[in-house]
Amino acid sequence: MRIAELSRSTGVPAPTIKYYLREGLLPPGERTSRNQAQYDERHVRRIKLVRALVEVGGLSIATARDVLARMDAPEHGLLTSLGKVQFAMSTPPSATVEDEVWDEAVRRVDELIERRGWRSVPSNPARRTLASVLATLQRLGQTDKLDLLDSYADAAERIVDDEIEVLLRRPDLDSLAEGLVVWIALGDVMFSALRRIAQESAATPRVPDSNGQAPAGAGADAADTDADADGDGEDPGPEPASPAPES
Amino acid sequence: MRIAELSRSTGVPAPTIKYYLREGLLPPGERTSRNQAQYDERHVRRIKLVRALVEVGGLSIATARDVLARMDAPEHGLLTSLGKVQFAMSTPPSATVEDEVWDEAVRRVDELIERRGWRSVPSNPARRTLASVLATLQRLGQTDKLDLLDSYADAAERIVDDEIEVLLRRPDLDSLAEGLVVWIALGDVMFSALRRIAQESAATPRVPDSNGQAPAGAGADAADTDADADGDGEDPGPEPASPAPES
DNA sequence: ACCTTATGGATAGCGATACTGTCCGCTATC
DNA sequence: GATAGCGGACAGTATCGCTATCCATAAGGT
Repeated sequence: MRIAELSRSTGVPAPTIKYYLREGLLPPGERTSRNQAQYDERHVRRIKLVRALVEVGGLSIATARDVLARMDAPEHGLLTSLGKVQFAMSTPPSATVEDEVWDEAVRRVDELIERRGWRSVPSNPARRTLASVLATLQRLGQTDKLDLLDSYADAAERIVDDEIEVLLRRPDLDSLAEGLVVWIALGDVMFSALRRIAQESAATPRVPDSNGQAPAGAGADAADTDADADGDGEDPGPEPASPAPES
Repeated sequence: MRIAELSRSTGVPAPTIKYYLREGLLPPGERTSRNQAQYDERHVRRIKLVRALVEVGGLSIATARDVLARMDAPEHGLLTSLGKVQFAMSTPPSATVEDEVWDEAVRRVDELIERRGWRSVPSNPARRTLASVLATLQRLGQTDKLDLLDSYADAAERIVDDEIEVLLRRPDLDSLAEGLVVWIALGDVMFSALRRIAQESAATPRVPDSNGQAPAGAGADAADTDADADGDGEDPGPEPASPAPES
């Protein structure tokens, strides 16, 4: 298999595949001569994985490279690699103002982790991320939202239990590593989408199905989201998609 | 208040504030003469909000502009605006291969929504996002992960109930709109961080605290994540655990 | 054997994003 | 009246994720 077929069977343009090779996201093919190489099914699979991480999971090329490098290293135990992959995946807040609010946020995170008996090393970037969210909420005066921390933590705990269970159903360890990567990356997106739908549902007033039309808690239409990216964005949608029931 | 003080009290460089003004993220100040304008506390607040959405929430400038425009329009009811904001916030997958796998994913999403009795309009971009995640899982052969859908949906439902409850505790409606925006944007980040910490905890083997050192389910350290972005990423981190906090 | 097409590798360019820097005429303030 | 700062316009910069071009070489049909 050469690059053209690789492109055909993945739908990814050949120049992009070359780019992935350059960037180390894709191992080089087996060279059969000075300027010829053989690729196989593993390359096809890898390209699909890269696209999933980048397009669906929203990872940057550099992050995807790191994550895949970690995945490829088989040295460490099954669950240990979760940490490695996670660390490579997270993009911690670049710079944080180290003031009093920040310190309190960090303290709050530490307390939460201890309160729940979670085993977590202090260097886990997610802890910094969480602290920066808490600090931001504090600085915006949205302190009431902090009450939700434990509610979220409950949900996270429950979800993770199920995740681990499903993950361990895998017999072979290679596919476990890949499953892990896919899962960490896509799980966030999946949950966030579900949460949004659940939010819409909760915000939409109940109607005792006497009315055929949708209750429409959401007034804009899907096309609008893209369309506004170019224009001036001054006019927030004159579209009459599904006018508000209560306005 | 003029631009310099606006910059001082928010920590955002003056040229960036000018940029935000140009892009319509920030309403223009009240002009007192041909080239002089007055800003006030509302501008300070808005700039902080913009930074929260962009830096912590990860929104693009264009998306933040749309979201804020929606927030500013007070025409629609409290909960209706949730939909508007949500729609503006989501970046649906650009292009999707409309094949058999895709159709099945869409069907699965529809079924889920019906099964749970969720009230959701079909144009909600989160539905497309969710479908694309499911389709991707299918195409990668990670079909076992689809079992988690309901587990996630349960968690999402529970979380949203609590969110709504906290949101409605607000007496005034203006701060509700802002709270909504902050919350939709930061909630994802916050939950994802919590999930990562919970994952680390679940993956870290229990030790009956006979040992002083951390069990370390995660082998890399925080600094490594940035550092690897430039180099080859072959060597997963020989650095010691807690590097000096940069100034 | 010949000739068209494709390949791998290197390097340069492109379009979008989020700023950043510079300039300029004007204004506020000392 | 000097001078520092202002608002506004516009050009420039850095990064990201490709995309395009070029080249010597190799594959494959005739």
